[in-house]
Amino acid sequence: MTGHSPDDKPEPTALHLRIHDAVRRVPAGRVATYGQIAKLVGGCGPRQVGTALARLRAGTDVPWQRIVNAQGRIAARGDGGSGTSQRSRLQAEGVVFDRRERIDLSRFGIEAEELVWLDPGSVFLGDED
DNA sequence: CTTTTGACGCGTA
DNA sequence: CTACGCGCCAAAA
Repeated sequence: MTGHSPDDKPEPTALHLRIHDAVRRVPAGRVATYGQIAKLVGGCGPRQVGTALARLRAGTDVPWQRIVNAQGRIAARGDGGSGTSQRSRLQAEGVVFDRRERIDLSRFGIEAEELVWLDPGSVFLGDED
């Protein structure tokens, strides 16, 4: 082996790892926008968040499903296959979609300040009031 | 090295 | 409400 790896699945960059960590902070039943994650990570734009999630592989521990666009809608992938799986997973977590497949960010969205206080892996297991 | 693409955001018409 | 364009930043070709 030459040492170089023509792997079809190259490892994510440090920036991507940082984005993944930020996404892990989003608790179940809640959603965050690409811009929020980008701002939380800092030094990158919303596009980088999408790219980082796109490079994720199946079985990842990153709750990528909780990341939606600023419109509260599931971002369309270039693959053409809309986030069908994403929508299903979000509903399973209690996230409700309106008739236009839109999520009320006022209700399920999370504030950037909230993410700062939350720790990665801290899942809301019935913290409801 | 340059150019194009991309799971976006936001202002404006 | 929809449609269009520009900006943003990085990874991939």
